[in-house]
Amino acid sequence: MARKRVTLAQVAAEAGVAVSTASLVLSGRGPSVRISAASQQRVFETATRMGYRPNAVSVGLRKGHTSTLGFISDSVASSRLAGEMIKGAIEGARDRGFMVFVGETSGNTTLERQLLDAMFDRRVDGVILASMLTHGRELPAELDRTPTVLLNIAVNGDAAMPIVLPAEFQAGRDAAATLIDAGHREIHLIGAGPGPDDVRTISSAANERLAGILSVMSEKGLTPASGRVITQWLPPEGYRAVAALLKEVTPRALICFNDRLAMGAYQALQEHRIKIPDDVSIVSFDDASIAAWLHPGLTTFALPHRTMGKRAAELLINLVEHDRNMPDTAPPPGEVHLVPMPVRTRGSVRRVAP
Amino acid sequence: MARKRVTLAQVAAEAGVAVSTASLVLSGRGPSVRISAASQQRVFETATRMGYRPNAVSVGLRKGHTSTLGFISDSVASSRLAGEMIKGAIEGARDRGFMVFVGETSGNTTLERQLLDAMFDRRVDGVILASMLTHGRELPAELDRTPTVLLNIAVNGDAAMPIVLPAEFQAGRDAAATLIDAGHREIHLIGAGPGPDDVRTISSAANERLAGILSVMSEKGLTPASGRVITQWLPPEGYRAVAALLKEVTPRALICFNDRLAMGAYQALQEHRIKIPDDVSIVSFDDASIAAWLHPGLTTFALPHRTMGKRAAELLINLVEHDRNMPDTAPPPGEVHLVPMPVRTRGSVRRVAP
DNA sequence: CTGTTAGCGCGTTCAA
DNA sequence: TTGAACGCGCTAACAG
Repeated sequence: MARKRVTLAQVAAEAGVAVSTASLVLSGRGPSVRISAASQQRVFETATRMGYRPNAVSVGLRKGHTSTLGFISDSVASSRLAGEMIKGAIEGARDRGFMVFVGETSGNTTLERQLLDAMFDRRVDGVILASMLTHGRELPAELDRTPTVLLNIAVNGDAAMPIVLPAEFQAGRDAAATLIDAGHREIHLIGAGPGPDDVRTISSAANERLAGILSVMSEKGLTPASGRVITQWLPPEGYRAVAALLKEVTPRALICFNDRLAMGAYQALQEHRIKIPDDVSIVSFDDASIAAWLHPGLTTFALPHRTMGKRAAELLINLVEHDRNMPDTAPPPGEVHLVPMPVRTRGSVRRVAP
Repeated sequence: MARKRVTLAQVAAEAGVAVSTASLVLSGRGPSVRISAASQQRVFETATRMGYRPNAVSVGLRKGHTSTLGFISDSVASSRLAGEMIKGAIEGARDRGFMVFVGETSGNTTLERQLLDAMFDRRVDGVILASMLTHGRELPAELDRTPTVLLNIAVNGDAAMPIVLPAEFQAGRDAAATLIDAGHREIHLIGAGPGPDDVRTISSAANERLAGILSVMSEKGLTPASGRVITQWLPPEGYRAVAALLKEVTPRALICFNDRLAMGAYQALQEHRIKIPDDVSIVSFDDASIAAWLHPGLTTFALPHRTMGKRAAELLINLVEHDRNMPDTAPPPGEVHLVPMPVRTRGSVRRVAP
């Protein structure tokens, strides 16, 4: 039960000083209030000898803040991603001395309210609201009065708080550029396209990836050789789309809109004895675990979930410390922070003569 | 900032009673101390009208417990699994009114100490220690004095605390039985075997799965047709092992020791134009995400991470409440709780004539 | 330079 | 039946 924690009063008594003196010394403000070196020494020594650690609950009550963050995600399925965001957030928080409460709503609004209540009851200093779906949503009203960061959530209209999102548009550009730089000019799209409005999904990822791809291509005077709109981005759909494509042409370059589609593409290609990357180059998005397991490894642009989580924690703590230091000043306005999607270069792209 | 929380004192003042009265009423002990119905009514009404919620920090300071748990995992890679355990734990905790601090050590012992300190500073009522590796380890000493549950950690020798593990042995039995019940008698093992000591991995999963498989087979008077010891359970290794096997025989039934090996097996089989499940049946373990994506879907025995996490939280809260209610009594002894690994029946097994 | 005092918000005696 | 007073452990005024 660990009831045996020593209190500041015990340390003070043992060191023969008043509690306030001990408090001053241990909070590092000893020198600035010019406490005698002897006292300081004595307090420090007995504190470490007795294994003193301040009771954070008491400090929280006294100071009104707890060095604690709340993390709420609606993660339904794709849990690996949520896990990475959480870990990133925890890591970022820990680097600045914060702990984090984690909660999950499964998309249930009632549950979300309850979680927020439970967190506010425990006086968290701020909240990270994370989603796996990225599309717009309404925000609970209490959050207006609390430091908040949105993680992987695109809101409709302006938000008053920082938002962290993956740089999908830029990743689309990078994906297309990778293929073009390798000499490819006929690029087939699996998942969306070929036109800018050929998208059938609520996720903004599809739109932005497509827009990025098209922007680079048009800069080079290119348009997609073909495109397949797919609603469910899963291996069987990728398989079917590529199998259908193969009845018309033998592609040399594919952009799959995510790794699961790419997995299906691999299957279709392998059945046709088409070699990756010798016969066809493939790039994709997400860096799901299969991307590394496929043969050859899939070159893909990674969703930087961990980095995003970490960034969110950092932004939130900045906010918290801002209005801890200057409670009157308005907090800095909410900006959108785009986290780059780094390429994972594996073996699925080969340079060709143009 | 949310500084606008109403306090018990404010509610009492507004209702025209003393704080202690309000406290009594709101903690549900009004009737038992026979507070006038009028007062009760008034307190309740103003409390809800003002949106009163008790300050959990203050309650924690006063009562010495915080309805808060700590969850520490060493999760290095396989983060999906860790994520599921965490979610299970959070869910189990929430069902009983607890929140949970999550921490991650990356296997770093110093970090583990720091996290435990940070959690104890915040006066968590108990700790779940989770690992992704399942093999034995030393435990930090403080945990002796704190309610603790071990999650997916096998300790050497007896532990004084509850331990939650997947029922690997039983899953091994179930896997073999699945194939045998479908009429198979020649079963090839990919990952370990054929002998009981043919295991080359630190994880106890391999040992127990193998032991389970062998126990069922020997009950039926069978032994494995072959076995391949593999250190790294990844698709390329599975591919190689099955490719090698195919040079010797054409197998009718395979047990892969995890889904990634099975994925490699699929690749090798497909290259040889061997149909699953018509020509060969496959069962596996883990229920990784690829198991559902493979063609045909892979029948596999799922690691019940979410359930395990939930169970751990429940056991921990039992412990916490035990010594909250009877602080003198010794806590119940630590037992090992085996959580069944449920089968996910997909399309990779076909019945054959014996 | 150091000690005394007063709460932070709440639960719990103990009197009235 | 209710209210006043105390203390959980700590920090921040204010004296001394």
